[in-house]
Amino acid sequence: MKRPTIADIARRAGVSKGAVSYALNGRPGVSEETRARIHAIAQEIGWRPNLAARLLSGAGAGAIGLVVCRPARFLGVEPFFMELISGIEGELAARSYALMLQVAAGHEDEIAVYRRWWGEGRVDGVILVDLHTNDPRVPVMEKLGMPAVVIGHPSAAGSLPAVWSDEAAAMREVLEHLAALGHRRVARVAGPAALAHTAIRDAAFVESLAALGLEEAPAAHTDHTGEQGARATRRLLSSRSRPTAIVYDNDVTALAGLSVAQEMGLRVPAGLSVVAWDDSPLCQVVRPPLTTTARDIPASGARAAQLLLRMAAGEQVTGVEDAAARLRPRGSTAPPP
Amino acid sequence: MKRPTIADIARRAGVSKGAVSYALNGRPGVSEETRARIHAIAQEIGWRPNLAARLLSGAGAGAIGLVVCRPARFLGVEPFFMELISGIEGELAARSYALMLQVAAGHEDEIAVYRRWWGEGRVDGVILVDLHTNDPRVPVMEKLGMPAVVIGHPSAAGSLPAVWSDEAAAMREVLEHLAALGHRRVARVAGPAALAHTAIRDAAFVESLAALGLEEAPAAHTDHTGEQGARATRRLLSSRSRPTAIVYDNDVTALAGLSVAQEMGLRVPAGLSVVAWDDSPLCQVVRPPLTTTARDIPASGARAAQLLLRMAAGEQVTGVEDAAARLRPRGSTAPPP
DNA sequence: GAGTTTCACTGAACCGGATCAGCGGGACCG
DNA sequence: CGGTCCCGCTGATCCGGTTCAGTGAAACTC
Repeated sequence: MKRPTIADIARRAGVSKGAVSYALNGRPGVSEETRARIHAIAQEIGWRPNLAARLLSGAGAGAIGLVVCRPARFLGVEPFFMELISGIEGELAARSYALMLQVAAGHEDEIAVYRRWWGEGRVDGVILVDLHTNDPRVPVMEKLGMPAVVIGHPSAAGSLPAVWSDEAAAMREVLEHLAALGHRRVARVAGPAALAHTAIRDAAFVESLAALGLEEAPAAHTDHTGEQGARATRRLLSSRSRPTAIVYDNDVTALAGLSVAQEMGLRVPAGLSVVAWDDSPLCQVVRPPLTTTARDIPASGARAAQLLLRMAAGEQVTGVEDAAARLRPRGSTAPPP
Repeated sequence: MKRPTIADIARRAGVSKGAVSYALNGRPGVSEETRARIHAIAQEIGWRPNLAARLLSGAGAGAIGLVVCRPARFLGVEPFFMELISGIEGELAARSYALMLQVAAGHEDEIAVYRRWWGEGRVDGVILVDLHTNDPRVPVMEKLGMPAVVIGHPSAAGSLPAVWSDEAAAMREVLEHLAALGHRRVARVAGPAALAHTAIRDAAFVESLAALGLEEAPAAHTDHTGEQGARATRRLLSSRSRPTAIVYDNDVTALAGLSVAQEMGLRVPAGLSVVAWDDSPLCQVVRPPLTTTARDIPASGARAAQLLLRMAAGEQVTGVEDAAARLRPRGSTAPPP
């Protein structure tokens, strides 16, 4: 029942613990013959290195952490995280690294989790997501000297390496698409204003409107939930200067907006064009299928994990820019009425 | 930069390592005065117990594991996991336990992960989800002696404790609702036939149809994705004996089905009633909002985590039955045309 | 053939806590 | 006033790996 240790292997093989350690770690100092014998015995008795012992002797934790800081209720609908996680996992699994996941209620809790993980030696580093402008997590990571990679624009990442894509370019592409269709009055239903990427898209939206000669329009900020997406859409569509197209910041709000429009008797895309953000199967499942921007989220996750592992290994790393999201035109955009 | 150890505290306090250990763990053997002094020093220099050292001295890993075995692409849309995870987390966070997450490609990979985790002492136990009938994971857990809790019906859980809800009752309630509305021809778009809960719902579906005097109908099995949901729906709606209501096994297939129906010119609920399974924000966002069964998934996760922790502590535990899912009637069900 | 190098391996220290036997000293008892 | 008990603490050992200095023997060198 007790788990076998290298001492058991050493006894069986008639050698010392040290020799077993060398043999199993592929280091020089043992003959090929002995090495093979030790490997055979290890295999036979089902030996696995005890993580704690290895850790104690200075090895890394063999795990990285991800803290998700959103209300649970909303988490579920957001495909982003699961896609990100599956991308991260792909990179980790190959090296037998593990992923620690924790859901936190706010930035303070999140920081407390990092401190604990780091203090206990439970993780070798963490991936930060959903950065705010002036995010308090960044200086904490820098001060702790804890390896961390940011998924998001470098402008919010301080000295931490970032994995990002050009959101401004994607926004420009969306508006060019709408302008080409003939839209002049385009509205935007955005995510939380505090998020760094919301601010970036806000700016790009305003800038691109101007560049394309479209009417000025403010962004309506939401918490990314269907309810607020619906409410914002209702307000926009009831206003005097009703937009002919709305650009949403995620798929859930876009879906909610689509429903509201249809409920108000507006046909999509004939009466209103809708653009979602970050393609997900949801966008293809509804009628009409939603025009969205699409990018490879798992790839970003994989890249971030890769950087983090190199960083944890002591390497000096710099951020990388992923391909920008591309517009994926579907049935929800058409010329204005 | 180096993390402080109890030896550092001992030196500062002018006592031995042993005394510090006693003091910090609230065990007798030190005076209250010394204890307070040691605590103050620990606080001051930011000491945290090193996980590895504690582990090596026989303590638990302070973590539990969850392996998710579904294709990544689909994972994202399924709110189930994130809800489950947030429930588990709630229970863990209070005790400073951590959650290890891994995405696996199949049962063999999944079992390999369990073996590794257990062999390395990385987790104190695991939660199993998506049980198949005759699931290979169950005997492995039993043989390893690894604490494990199943989320699903006990009939598939072998000797492992299960957290389950009465799916048959929920199915009955759904069909009673449809029968009461006047439906006689009800179809079912199910999940993968290999899943234990699919089989249970299949049986309950057939049984309840008979009990209510509705027409016999087979279940169309899918892989839970929108595509297959759409295809199954299209086939059903094109058949000679077109059903007046369809019961889906999850929200994504229901959503896809809804779109297909609308595309084929069928009004929902006037021309076709649609029932989804496991309520999620998605169901409320679309038009019409979907009638679904709803249950408290985070609560199940929390309960499973609770059981697992007790089990890992050596307690003998038995499974618990959660409240059955309740029907939540919304706009997608109405009397048949 | 003596000296040097290389090889294969041993023994012990080490990581950071937990735990236990033991010890000095004060309090209490008879 | 001597004996016993308990409190508060020390010092050592243990957990299971890693690592390093050292060792004995064989191989090589001149």
